[in-house]
Amino acid sequence: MSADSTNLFGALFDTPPVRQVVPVLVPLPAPGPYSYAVPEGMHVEAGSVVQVPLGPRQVIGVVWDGDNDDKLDPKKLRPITLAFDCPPLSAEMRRFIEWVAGYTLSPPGLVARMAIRAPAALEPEPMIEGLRYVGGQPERMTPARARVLQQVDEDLPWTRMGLAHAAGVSTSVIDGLTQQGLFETVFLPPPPVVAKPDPDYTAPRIEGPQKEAAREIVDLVKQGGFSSSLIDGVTGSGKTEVYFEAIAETLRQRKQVLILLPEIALTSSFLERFQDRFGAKPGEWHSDLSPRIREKVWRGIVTGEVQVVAGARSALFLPFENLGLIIVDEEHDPAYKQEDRVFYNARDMAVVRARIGDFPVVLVSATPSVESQVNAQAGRYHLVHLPTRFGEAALPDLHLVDMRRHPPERGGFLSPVLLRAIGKTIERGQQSLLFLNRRGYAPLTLCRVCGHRFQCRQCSSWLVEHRFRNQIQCHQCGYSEPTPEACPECGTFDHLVACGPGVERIAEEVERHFPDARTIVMSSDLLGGVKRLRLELEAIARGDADIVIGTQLVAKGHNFPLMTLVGIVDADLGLANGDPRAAERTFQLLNQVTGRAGRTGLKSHGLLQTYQPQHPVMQAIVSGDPGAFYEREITERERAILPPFGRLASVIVSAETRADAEAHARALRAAAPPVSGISVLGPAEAPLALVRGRHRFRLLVHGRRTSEMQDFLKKMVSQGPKVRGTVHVQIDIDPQSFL
DNA sequence: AGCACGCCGACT
DNA sequence: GTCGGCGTGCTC
Repeated sequence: MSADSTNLFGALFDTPPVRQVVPVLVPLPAPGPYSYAVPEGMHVEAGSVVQVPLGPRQVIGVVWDGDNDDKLDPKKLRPITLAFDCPPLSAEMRRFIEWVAGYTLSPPGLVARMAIRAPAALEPEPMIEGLRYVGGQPERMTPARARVLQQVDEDLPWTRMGLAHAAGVSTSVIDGLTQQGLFETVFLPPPPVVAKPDPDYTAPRIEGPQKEAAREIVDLVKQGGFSSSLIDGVTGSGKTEVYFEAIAETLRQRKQVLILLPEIALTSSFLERFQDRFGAKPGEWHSDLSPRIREKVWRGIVTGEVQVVAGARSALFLPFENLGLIIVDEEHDPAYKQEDRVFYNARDMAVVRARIGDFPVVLVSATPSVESQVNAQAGRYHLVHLPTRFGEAALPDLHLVDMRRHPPERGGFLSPVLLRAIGKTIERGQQSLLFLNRRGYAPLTLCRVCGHRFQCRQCSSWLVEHRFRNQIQCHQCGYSEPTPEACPECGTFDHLVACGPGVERIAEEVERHFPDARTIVMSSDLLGGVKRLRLELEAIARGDADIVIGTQLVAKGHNFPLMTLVGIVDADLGLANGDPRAAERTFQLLNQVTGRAGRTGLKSHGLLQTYQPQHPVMQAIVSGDPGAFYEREITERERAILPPFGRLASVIVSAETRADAEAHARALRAAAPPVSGISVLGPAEAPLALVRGRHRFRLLVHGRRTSEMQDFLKKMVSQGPKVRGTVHVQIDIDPQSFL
């Protein structure tokens, strides 16, 4: 029954009107919605976005479905302050929020909050004032007035400023003409944030195997309804062009499209690529959008005016008016995982959203995650394989360098094989990239006399020497101090010894061997920040360097046309760091780095220095076949995350000490839960939490049956053992339970 | 999540 | 004697 009929009823029979009571999800970690009274004359329905009093403040909430808590006296309920003039969240959106809350064991109010994150956008944007020429001539013609009249016609309205600018006059000329009745004021809808993309702006740029792939995906879009696909194709195989065709088809159906990207991939180059194909940029959604733009984009999405959104993971919770397709590009990227407040993996939740909304979802990667690979193999995801690079781009020839057979000289880290290859590349006038995912000079510094190791006083990890800036730094929490000349333990001078390589040390070695080569070190802590970084990248692309030595950041984006040699200094690095995904991550990272070479057709090579040439990851990389990695013998730890064998949940315990985390783990084991294993990972494995100055230890919980696991974890969160700190739960499994 | 209330250390 | 640390509890 609507509010109006209730009131009418009350008026007719002269009884006090029944106060309507509705449940409202408020942004609190409460288990369910709170009840509020609806003031007379206000209309709300399930999904309405409202402002309600909560304690001393006003918050934004969403009117929810279901019954109210009837233990509360309706007379004592506080009234809704305001119903925003924006479309209510759809039933689908509400179902999605409920599902995510249940699955991630998060309070629904906090999940709902992610959907209405642009509070100022909740009121419609004000119309802008325009001037329309109604005809006639001014009392006295002047040159300035003539210029204005030359610009206008009777159909198209102008803004006051815009017209003044176009006519080259000041606004007072316009005001004068308006006063004489030559213009009338009209109200114009605010201009859209982005232009409408046109599916037929340019022809599809697909050829060869891409055509078949695009047809498969487009057919799924045409067919309508839910489907989930995985496009698996090497770097440069044209994955983007293929999914652009699915986007074009969805646009023709007048439905909205969401392209999820890891934040780092949301670059202008992606947006331009999109614009080249569709004639307009997509709407953007990421964390450092200005509030003004954020508002406009949000409103455009809610009204359906913005048809394509390219966004980071948070874009998944935007209340689209008519969403018809989700693309998850770089689906393996760990940035899709939010480990804060609501713990979720946007890639998995995208599949859920598509299932609930009954439309297709397409995951895309050159190095699919283990889960997606398994889902594709099991037939749950439709697999689209793009095996080769197309056009002039050729994949580099990859070889392993067995470091036991080709050891580097004493004190060095580059094998003779790699050094020779660098030399030849320089002779050809081409560039080499040496990749080592380690900043600084050396990962560990110790005193040769007393064995003292430099340790961070805040978080117990080793301090890393940075010779270029003469500092020792903690790479976990950012702590730094000047490099001491004497050992702080025994006072001996000049006896500090560096252990292991960092990029700075490799640079030193390279300069020793190639004193005349132009060498650049690229690392995220480079002095000069983003600006200098961009300049250096451009310089490299121009050919102003012979050897580039870089950490992870050289793996992303950017094309270097002259780069024909990639040397991986330590391919084994990262294979044994305690993370159950170590092998997978290494495979993905090294694939990305070697993919940097050969992008413009020059014959190129990759050399991977390794002590474990027989390792499945190494074999998979050189054979260029991810299958070699995925189909290998699976380790016990990995088995737990593979859907057919079991499930994994990672439980984050924030505790000051390892002892607290271990106490928690003990209590969990004692509770005889439906889990097969619990292990404690130290703060080094949870660097994100450490940055915020708090030691967070992570418990990995392995188990099998989802519902039982869910119940167990739910219980653990609500009445778990008492330890210092908070317990968060992240179910880190694939979302197959609803497929 | 915010925000208030409330109980123990270093200062005007 | 106060200011202020953050531990605990509450919000329809």
